[in-house]
Amino acid sequence: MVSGTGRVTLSDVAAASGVSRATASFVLNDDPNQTISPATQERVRRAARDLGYVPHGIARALREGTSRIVVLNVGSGLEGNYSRSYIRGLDDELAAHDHVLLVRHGHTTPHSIQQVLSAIVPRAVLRLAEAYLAGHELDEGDWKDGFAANAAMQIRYLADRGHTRLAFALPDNDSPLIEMRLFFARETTRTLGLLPPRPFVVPGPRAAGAEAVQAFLAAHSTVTAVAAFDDDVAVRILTALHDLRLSAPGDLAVIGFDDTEYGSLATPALTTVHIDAEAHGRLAARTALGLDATGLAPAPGRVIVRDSA
Amino acid sequence: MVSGTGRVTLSDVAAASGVSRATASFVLNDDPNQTISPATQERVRRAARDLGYVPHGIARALREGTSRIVVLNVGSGLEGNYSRSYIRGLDDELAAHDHVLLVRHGHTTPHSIQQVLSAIVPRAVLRLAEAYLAGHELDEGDWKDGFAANAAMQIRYLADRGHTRLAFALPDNDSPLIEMRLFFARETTRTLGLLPPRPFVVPGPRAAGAEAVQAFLAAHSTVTAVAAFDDDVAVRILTALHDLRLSAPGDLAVIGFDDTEYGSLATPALTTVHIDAEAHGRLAARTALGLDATGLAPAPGRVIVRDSA
DNA sequence: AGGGCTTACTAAATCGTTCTAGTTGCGAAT
DNA sequence: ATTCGCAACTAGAACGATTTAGTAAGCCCT
Repeated sequence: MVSGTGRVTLSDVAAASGVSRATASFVLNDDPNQTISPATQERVRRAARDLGYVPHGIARALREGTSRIVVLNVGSGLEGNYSRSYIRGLDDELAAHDHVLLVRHGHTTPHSIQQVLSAIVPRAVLRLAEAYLAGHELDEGDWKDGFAANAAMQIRYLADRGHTRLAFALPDNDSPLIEMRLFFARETTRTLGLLPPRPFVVPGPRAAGAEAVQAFLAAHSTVTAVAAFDDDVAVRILTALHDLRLSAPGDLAVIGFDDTEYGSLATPALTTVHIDAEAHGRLAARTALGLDATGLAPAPGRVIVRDSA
Repeated sequence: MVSGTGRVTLSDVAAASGVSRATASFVLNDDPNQTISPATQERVRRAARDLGYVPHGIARALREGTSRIVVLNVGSGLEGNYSRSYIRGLDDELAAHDHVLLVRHGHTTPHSIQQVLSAIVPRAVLRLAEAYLAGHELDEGDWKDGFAANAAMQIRYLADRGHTRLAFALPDNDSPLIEMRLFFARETTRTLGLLPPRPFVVPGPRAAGAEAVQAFLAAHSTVTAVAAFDDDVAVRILTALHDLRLSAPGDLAVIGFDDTEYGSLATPALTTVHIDAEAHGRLAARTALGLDATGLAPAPGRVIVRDSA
């Protein structure tokens, strides 16, 4: 039954069920333009199952001009609950449409990205958290609004607690999201009638972080609360405050973004915004495949109230 | 010059340089079994460059029976310096041999892994940190020894500080590495003439973690130091100690494994073992491609001494 | 002068699918 | 009794590379 190599091909299935390759293909792909008698369909499907036929993705891709693979380029930030749930949603939704997600990690020399593309001719290439930056198709989509709402939630929480002079803490890398977070933060303070938050950078190394926080507080003594770019940055601030013998929220209220385990383990435990990005991932999958993307409501984020703000 | 679709194919190159497809292929692949005149070689290469020819990986893969892609399956643990440097090394080395690394994230239903394989027919499929578990080819290789040495380093550090009753803290998931870490830990205590370390699990949620640590300390009051499976677990312990109003290293010395940023930000700052896994990644790449892997000495790990042990 | 060797190439098969353009046979309408 | 339409199939051409099995010409050797 099986040709030499061990792989069961469509020809094997066709031969085993006494039909041509074409017919076998039509049956197995449910081609709506063909009429195949139920009896034949049954025979083909049986043979496929019995022989353990699994279609050769490469051959299919060559014929179709594109593979059923979607590549997700992640720059650096893969930690955090957001990316994880985003990837889970993306992966699931793609799987539901017979596609597969592969993740490409950042060391993205232009040459090597070229390599990847030519190597697998993916159906789509996504970049984590960039769809809403460039994606004008999503202008009125739920995603951006959803993300904006989550970003606003962070600022609003601080405002609700009576803080009026805010800071916005940034990481020392250049995530493509920084611009957007800042924009939404300013937007939110504006609607609330507050001054725009003062941005400042918190570097990674512990001593440098403490120094930056100290310098910032010295220069802006009226600031009483800080919204962080993410939990990572927030934890740095918490550590800095500890090292400066200051306390949160007393001396400075701190709220993170994108719930991570480390935030929950920090002292004081970090108040943060939890975003379930699974729907975002699903949405991205649908639009990448050119499918209808309606009816996918991103779950609303929520503030996880702990001790730091 | 370019055929309708926009893609430049080998036929285009061949036509442009007045040779057959076969010749063009021989030239561009430096086929050692063929003799092509320098003049022709030059013409072909020129044409390829001018037209911007880039080989169609899918077509090539179909013909060759396997694509130039290596898939790395990562279960869950992608945080941490180890995985990052491992991936960097793997990626670089593969790139040096015209291959490409793609990472597959865990939601690995048996069906979806099947999908991936058939979709791209990768040259190899690796599993993060599993090569040394199954990999008998590496029995005497540098990798396992290197990893063993690093694991031993962690225990030895505690012993050098005079601790004789040790614990070994595990995460509440089932990483394939757990067995190995435990094995090496026991191995090391044996050579040092100490009792084997007592394993215990530290769950993720803060309250549960504190409870687990408290219960463990109550049950084993002679234990003075704990080696953690990784920095993650170590940070949980540090938090637990804080919540129990105990201190490290006074009440319990804590040492982590695989230097992460959060360890450095914990209070007290976490003492840990830093492993540069780049060479491990390179080695994995070489063996996956069936290449000579000699001369790749894994960099020795080192203990990052901070405040927790 | 014929066989053998080397150089410099080419025609065509091949990988496993998908899909277009037919081909058959049969019942119904003209 | 043609013609038409429809159901149920099939032959074979793509897709874009690699590679096997040649071919043709030139040179050397006996």
